[in-house]
Formats: sequence, structure tokens, C-alpha cells
Amino acid sequence: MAEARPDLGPRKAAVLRAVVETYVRTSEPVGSEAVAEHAGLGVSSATIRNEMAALEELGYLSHPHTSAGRIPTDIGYRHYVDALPVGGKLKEGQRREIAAHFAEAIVDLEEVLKGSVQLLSRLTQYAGLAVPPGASEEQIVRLELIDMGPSLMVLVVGQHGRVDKQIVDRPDQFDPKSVAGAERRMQAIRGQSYTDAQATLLRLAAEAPASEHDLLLVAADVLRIAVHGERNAHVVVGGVANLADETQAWRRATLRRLFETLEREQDLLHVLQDVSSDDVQVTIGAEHPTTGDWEASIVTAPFKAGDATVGTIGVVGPTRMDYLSAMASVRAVAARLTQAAAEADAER
Amino acid sequence: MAEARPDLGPRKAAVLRAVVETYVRTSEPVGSEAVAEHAGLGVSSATIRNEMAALEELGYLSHPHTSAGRIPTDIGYRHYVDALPVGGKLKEGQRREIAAHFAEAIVDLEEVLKGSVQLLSRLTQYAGLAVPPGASEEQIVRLELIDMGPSLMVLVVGQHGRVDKQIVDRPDQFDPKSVAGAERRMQAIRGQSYTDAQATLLRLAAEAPASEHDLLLVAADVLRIAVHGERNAHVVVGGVANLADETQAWRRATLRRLFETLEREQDLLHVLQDVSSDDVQVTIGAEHPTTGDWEASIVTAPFKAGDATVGTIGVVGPTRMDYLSAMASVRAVAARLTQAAAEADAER
DNA sequence: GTTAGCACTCCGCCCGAGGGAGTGCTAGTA
DNA sequence: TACTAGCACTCCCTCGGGCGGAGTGCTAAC
Repeated sequence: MAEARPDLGPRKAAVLRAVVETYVRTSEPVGSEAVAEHAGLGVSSATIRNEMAALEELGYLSHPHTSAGRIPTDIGYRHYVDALPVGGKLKEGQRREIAAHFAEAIVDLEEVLKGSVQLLSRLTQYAGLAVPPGASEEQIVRLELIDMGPSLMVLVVGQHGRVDKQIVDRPDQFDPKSVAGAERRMQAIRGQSYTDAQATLLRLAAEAPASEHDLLLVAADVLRIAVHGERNAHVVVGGVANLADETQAWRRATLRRLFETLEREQDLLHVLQDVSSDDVQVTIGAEHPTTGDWEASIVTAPFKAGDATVGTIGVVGPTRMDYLSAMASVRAVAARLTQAAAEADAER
Repeated sequence: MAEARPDLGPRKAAVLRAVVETYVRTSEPVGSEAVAEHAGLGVSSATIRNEMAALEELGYLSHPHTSAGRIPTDIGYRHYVDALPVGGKLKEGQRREIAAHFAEAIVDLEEVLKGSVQLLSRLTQYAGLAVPPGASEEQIVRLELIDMGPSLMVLVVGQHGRVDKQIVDRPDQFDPKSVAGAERRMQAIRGQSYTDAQATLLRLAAEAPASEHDLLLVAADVLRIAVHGERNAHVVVGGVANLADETQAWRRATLRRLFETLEREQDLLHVLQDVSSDDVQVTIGAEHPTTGDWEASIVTAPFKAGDATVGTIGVVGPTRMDYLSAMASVRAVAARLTQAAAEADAER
């Protein structure tokens, strides 16, 4: 990601910035005249033209056709984003909306995330996304085997309100007595983290009588899935209607692909899990293989809930995105999320 | 819904049918010539023209402009649908796909519905929808109060794998002893239906000591919500990407509105709950107030899971929908769903 | 009641012209 | 050497007019 691109020098950078910002605002290719005015560099449009030609040569800008203005390439956006000052400012209204949203104490993380994703989509006019924290460090509050007639439900409740369930076919050998036995045996893991508990269950299974052995393995498997998020790890998505807005100039086919991926949670998860950093992170266009044909960018930030369990929240929008404002919104929401979770923990 | 429209007579009905079917296939206004060929009425296009003019007069067809063909109005579609033979046929491939999907025994209803909605969206190329059955008649397998530090989780597990949870702030007076007491007390409802259990809890609350009183009320409230589906009653939605397809001639703004409603689960629920009947039901365009500006139709069918608890499954697509095939698909999936649930019950 | 024939309407498309935005280049200036 | 003014050139976009065609509605004949 940190490609060794040559430093542009202040003026080229300013021109690039002006092109990006004007293009984002108008969604029309940007001409030298407009840049000369907007960038306030005190040079004429002719000079700008030279700079723009150079920027195109370097791959930061492109040209729909000879006599049109310039539009940024993905690389151009990348440079722009990297050069962006850290502190994007929120509008007063946005700030208030965020504050209002986090006024209530955090209770159910899942619900809060749904709300936060909606909030982000309202703030940015793009679609909001969130990946709930993995369960690995969360403590288990309860683990139960529930007899459901022909099947058996394994139910796990985590410290932060997480509930994982899985229903498995119950082979005949799982008689009520074994189930009760296994359930009693597995209570040893209460208070352990999901990861630790999984190991404990495997150990218990080894020691347990044959009739209970498989049951313990099944329970261990539910924990494994909870940790890895293979099945349940849904991505919370909200505000996708924004993507269908007329002002986003996506072609119909692109829009369709975008929606398809937003539904395929697994793919989405890969993208979101690949972007991990301590701060806001931006993935532009084809920078990630999965997002190659999206013509879209993702802005994400991690948040902490509990001790070290980390989730991700962010937005998806067109590459022609208002990165500054999107990053500010995402950063602010992630920060408030972390803070709210910390307060909820302190109270505990 | 059953408007007292005059009977059209066989020929007008045939003309209407031909217009609808041709229009659905080609998405172009249909001319008299085309109908004369397709409908096989053995009359000339001039006669068809007269009939079409009459149908327009009656409100079944409309005219984009003087010299264009006809397209059906919502009323036209309605008549067409009502006159449709009951037994739409599935293609062999579709039949196989459905069979394959229901080959496995039903375990977790929620998971099955997600799959079925995807299945329907694949079969029809529209978007799939489902409302899980309300909890009212389901039996409660477990009801627990779980201490989560500053808050309290009420957890209910139903006979068919349904899990409702709610996290509530725990006022100070809820000391561990009261919680334990209330939990013991409320076990009386095991095996009762959600509705009955709710009443039982209210009765228990009246008898219980003050310290446990509120806890029992909270639990009763969780059941009430589970039954009414005020909060949790999510609608399962899948395959929305299909709606963004180029071949669906929605304007961007309409598409946006459609997606917005698909995200507002409450609204959607109202629409789906309003359509209840024993068989496949079609809601066309503005027939339902909520769907007024959708330019979309909904095809739904109820399915039974368990004894009398009824959910709904269906598809949303453009008013210009292949109703015959959509109805056949929805009917088939609903039937298999009911059947699979019955088998699962029999095994119990 | 049905049909053939026909005038008429109106859309969609093609075409070419004109305007305009923006470029790239060249020559001149500080 | 860096910048600027000027200018020719390119290419898109739009607009208007002119078909061609699809389809209608009507009339008159069967």
C-alpha cells in the first residue's frame, strides 16, 4: 500500500487536491481554468495545464478524451487521501447527531452496531458497514445444551450480550442422561474466554466417557465458529439505498455487482478483515482484489469493545467520494463506539 | 380487492392476457398486430384494435402516446392475475433446484428461511422476502434471566429453535437473590405457548414479592415483543441485487425508494402482514398504500410451521412481472416449507 | 360483427452544424 | 529558467430538421 511513489512537490500536490475536490463536488471533469481559480496558487491556467499534463504522465490523473478536463485515477485518489490532514472536521449538525446517538448507554452491542451503521449512512450518504468483534476474548457467561426433540441446540451467551446458537441433529446415542452429563461437565468453562473455553472443551472431551465425548466436541465446534465467524459472522449493512441514488453515477451493471457483494457476507468479510490498522483506513477502487470491479471505495476504522476484541465499522461509496468528510465521520463514530464500550465496561 | 368489475367476456380477456404476456416478455408496448398473432384468436388486427380501445376505455390498458402500443395498467395486471389458472408450471430445472434445497431436514427455521429466500430470488430473478412465524403458538423450552453485570439479559428459547433475547438495564433493586428467585418462579411457564406464558407471568408477578415483581414483568414484556414482533420481527430479505438489474426498467429514484422500504423492516412487515390468505396472493403496484410509489408487485404465500403458527414467504419484483412463474415458484416453496416443517414435527 | 384499407400521429433515430470547453503548443516575458 | 498569453485544434454535446416506422383510429365494404 505504501508504494514508493516519487514525492510530487507542493504544487503538483495542490493541483491534484484541487482536481479531486472539484471533481468530487461537481462530478464533471475538471479543467485547468477551474483549478487555477480554486487552488489559489497564484499561477495561470497555462501553468496548471503543464502540471496537469505531468500528473497525467505520472498516473495520477486521466483524460476522458482530448478536449475534456481531468479526472483523478485510483492512484490520484490514493495520493490525495494519504496527503489529507488527519483532522477532518465534522459539521455541527453531524457532531450533534453523533452525540445524540451515543447518549444512551450501550447495552446490546449488536443493536448498537445496527444503529451506528444507519447513523453513518445518514451522515455520509453512502452505505454503512460494520463487523462485530470476534468472540475470541469475550468471556462466556453461559453454555447450555438444550433438548429440542429430534435435535439439540447448543447455546452460548457471552459477556457482552452476544448469543450464538446452533442446532444440530441429535444422533440416537445422545440420550438425555448423556446430555445432562455433558452439560454439567462443560460448565467448567464459565468465565473463560471463547478461545480458552474451546481448548478446555477439547480436553474435557478427551477425558469424558464415550457417550458424552461427541457432545463436547459439538460444543467446542460452536465456539470455534463463533470465534472464526465462519457462519454467524454477519456483516451489519445499512443504508444501501443511498448507493442507488441518482447522484452516484454508477452504471446499472456496476450497481448490481456492488449489491451482490454486499449480500455475500463472506466476501465482504474478507475485504473488511484485510483492512486492519489503528486508525481510519481507506481502500480505493481496485486496491483490493475483491473490490476490483466495484468502482467503489471503503473507509473503515476499528473500534474496541471490551478488552481487546476489535470490530470494524465504516462506509462504502463511489471512488468519487468525499473522503475527508467520510473519514471524519467514520473516525468519530468508531471513537464514540470504543468510548461507549469502555464506559459500559467500567460500570461492570 | 374483489372489485365488482364487469366481466370482460372471453375475447377481451384473451386480448388482455396476450398484452400482459407479450409486454412482460418484451418490455415494449404491444401493438394490435402482435396480439393478433400471439393470441391465436383467428381475428384480424383491426378487431383487436377495437377490443384494445375498449379495454383502454375500461381502464385495463394504457397508451404511452397516440401511436404506440398498449401496456397493462395495474388493474389490467390484477384482472390477468385473477384469471390465471391455479397451476402454474415450474421448469424441470426449477423443480430440481427446489427439491435439492429441501432435501435436508429442517433444523433451524431461521436458517432455512434465509436459504429459501435466496432460492426464490434465484428462481424468479426478483428479490425474495420472508416473515418468520410469530411466536404466539410456539412452546417455550427455556426462559432465563442472565446476570450481565450492570444489565440483565432475558433469554427465551422456543420449541422450533427460536431464540429471543433482550438486554435491559438492571436497576439496583434487582439484587442477585431476587433475580434467582424470579427465575425460579418463572420456570412454571416451561412448555406453555408464548401467549399463555405471557399471561402466566403477569399472574405470577401479581403474586410475587415486590423485589421480584418487576423482573417478572420484564420477562413478560420480552414475550409480548416476541409475539408481536415489534422489535425483533425482522423480515428476511435476499437477492435484492436482482432488482438493480438492467433489465428491470426502474428509474433510479424508484429503485432508491424500493431499497429504502426493503430496509425499513417495520413498513415491510405491515405490507406482508396485511396480505394473508390461504394461498398465493398478489399485490400489484399501488394496491397497498405502502407500495404505492414502488411500481412493484409482491407475490406471497403463507406457510405453516408447527401447529398453527404461520409465516409468509414471497418475492418482490416490478409490476411488469412474470406472475405465472413467480406464483408457481412461491407456491411451491411455501408448500415445501410447510411440508418440511410438518415432517420435522412428526419426528419430534 | 368483422375486416381491409388508409390517412394520420408521434416517437426514435440519424445527421450535420454550431457552440463550447479544454487542451497542447509556441512564442514571448520577467 | 519558469511562467504566461495567445491561439489553433480537438472532440463532445446539443439542437433542430428530416425521415422511417410502428401503430392507431376511422371509414367503408363484406
